[in-house]
Amino acid sequence: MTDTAPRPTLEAVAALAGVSRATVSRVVNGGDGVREPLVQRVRRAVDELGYVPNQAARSLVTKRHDAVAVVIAEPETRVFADPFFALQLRGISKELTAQDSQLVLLLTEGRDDHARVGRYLAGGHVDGALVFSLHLDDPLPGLIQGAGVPTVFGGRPGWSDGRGGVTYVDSDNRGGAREAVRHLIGLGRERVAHITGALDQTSAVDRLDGFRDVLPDADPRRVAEGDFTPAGGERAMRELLARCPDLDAVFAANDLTAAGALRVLREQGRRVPDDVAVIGFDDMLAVAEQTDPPLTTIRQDIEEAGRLMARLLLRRLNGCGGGGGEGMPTGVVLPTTLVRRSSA
Amino acid sequence: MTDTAPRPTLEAVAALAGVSRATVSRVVNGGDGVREPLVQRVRRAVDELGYVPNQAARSLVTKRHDAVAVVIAEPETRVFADPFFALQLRGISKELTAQDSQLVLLLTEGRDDHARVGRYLAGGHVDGALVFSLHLDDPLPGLIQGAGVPTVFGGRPGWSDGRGGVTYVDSDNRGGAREAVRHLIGLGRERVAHITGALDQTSAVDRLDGFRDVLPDADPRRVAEGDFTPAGGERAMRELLARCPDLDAVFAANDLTAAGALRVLREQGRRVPDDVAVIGFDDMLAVAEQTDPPLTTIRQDIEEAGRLMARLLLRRLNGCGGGGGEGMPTGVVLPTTLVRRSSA
DNA sequence: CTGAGATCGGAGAGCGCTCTCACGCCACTC
DNA sequence: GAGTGGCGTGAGAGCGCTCTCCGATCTCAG
Repeated sequence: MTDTAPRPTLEAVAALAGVSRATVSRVVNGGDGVREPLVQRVRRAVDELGYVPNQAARSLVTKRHDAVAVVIAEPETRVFADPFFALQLRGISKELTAQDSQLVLLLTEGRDDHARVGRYLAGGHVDGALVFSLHLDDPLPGLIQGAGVPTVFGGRPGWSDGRGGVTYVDSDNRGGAREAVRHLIGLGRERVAHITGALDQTSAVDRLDGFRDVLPDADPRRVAEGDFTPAGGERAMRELLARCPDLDAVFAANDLTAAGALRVLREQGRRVPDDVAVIGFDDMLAVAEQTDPPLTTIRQDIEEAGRLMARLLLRRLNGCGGGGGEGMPTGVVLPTTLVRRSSA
Repeated sequence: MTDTAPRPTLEAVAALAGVSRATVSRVVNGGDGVREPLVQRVRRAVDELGYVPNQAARSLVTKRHDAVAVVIAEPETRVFADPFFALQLRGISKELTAQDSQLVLLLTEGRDDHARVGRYLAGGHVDGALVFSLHLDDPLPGLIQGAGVPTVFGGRPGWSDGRGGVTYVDSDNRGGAREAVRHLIGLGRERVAHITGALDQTSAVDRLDGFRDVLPDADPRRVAEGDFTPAGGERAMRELLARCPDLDAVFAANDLTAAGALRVLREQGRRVPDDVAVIGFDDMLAVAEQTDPPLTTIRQDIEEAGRLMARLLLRRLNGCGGGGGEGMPTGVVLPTTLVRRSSA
């Protein structure tokens, strides 16, 4: 098979069907305003030739690309430890597919890549962008906003508080955290500790805030800083145990952290949940179901969040031209649910 | 900000720099054959205007897209349980980025999507494809081969045995399995059992073959079929324990399976590794490090595999036109390594 | 100082498509 | 039976870029 088999063009289809290019174009793009018999003839010609429109030529004139960039900043952190992004990607993919858009994946790693991504987005290769940027001080969101590309963020960007105009989809980290802590209190626990996530991420900050919402007067020594990893969880748990040997419950910022904490508790002879109740966050199945005991945790519907992000973006692209504001929600917060297993 | 800010074109840059379009084009594409002072002037104009080439226009004439599709079939299965694809994507992304190619992600879910993907690939929107298709009976690989798009497969496609011409990158599943079993034997174990993966996937078949390479005469009752999930691992482990209560070692087809097996063993009062040694496969960190005891397992360098896939594809795209054959490896098998923790 | 050879820069023709216009043809009205 | 809409169709002009000529310029030997 020579790879020089030239793809059929509109012209070729038109010739075969005995009509003009314009008519073929009309049929290919929906067929409005073309009489039925002609539509049939064109369709047949398209099939016969195996014609597929050349997207490049089309974009050149329409200035639409039917493609959306998904930018994931600093994959090293969380992406690869949990199915978080995979699930979200799946949701995004489903929604984009349903609307005939392509998904261009941009993984960035460090500062150099930011410029590259900024340039790419500014270059108008895609119609819009879905951006995951976990860190508060990440310059990427700013860059992207500057590029003038319609964007929806996954997770609340760190600087979104004051200003409006930023569209994002986030889980109800704060509400979920409140629910977790209240659950522990409902179990009769009186000395609840918290292991935070990496506090340069809004999700960690929000979860800490949720903890404080419920326990505003908690001894500050009952809060230890973690980093969303099992190792961080272990370290923080040791600290907590040293500082407050009498604690009877731990709310960990995520399941990985909880797994680390669980190990330290066992090692130090504390029974879970009898002596110390433990609750996680995320409902990362591969972890939460495997720990001993299985982890009670807060679940977020990640796939739905992804789907929603895509839907929001596409609505903006198709619907209102660029007016923005009007009718575009600024932030959408998805509910979380408590999943009871055995650890609390 | 109105979204109608027209992007600068080559023409505009040329005008500002006081040269012709052709010269700007040359500078933008490497600058060969243009005198230094002019190059400088053009560069300055490009910067000043923030010019970015219009990829659509470029593709239209060059017939290159600088984009590669990554097709992941049936994500529900494994993708979301482990960081397997995430890591591979990262490797792919790194390599593509380095060569200025974009990554177009195609997630498929069920048969309908196959047609869509086939059409997309045949449509010549991308220069090549990297395809992950786990299942032996998946029609997708055939479809894609038929589309005439240069393709590299991730994992050995089920039907690649006889025919040549299929390029793929795979881990040494069979060799890794042999190493795992030999390790158990080296520990003095004499009744080694195996829990397979989902046998409609080549990786599972290869691992089983590796087991049999070392233990060709093993009692067939010491092999139980799993499905790469913890639940499958539990079920298979119970079966094995019922059939062969005297087994002293288990080689599980992956870490998730091993985790399930571990749970059943503990539940039935077998000590690991004293009574029964357990070894997994994949070195899925979130699992292998968290189990009790931590899992001894076989590691594969997934990220490197991804990078290699991309490199192979790009080499084919850039290098030899379409001759294929010549110098193109058909299958590349990456080595695995044994990671010793406590379970064996 | 001239001419040959080498090199650099510019004009222009498309790539395959969409979309605006203008025209032709029909049904229908008076 | 001629006039008048209105719908369907085709012609043609680009979208922004690359790349092939070909003419202009520069260099250097004779």
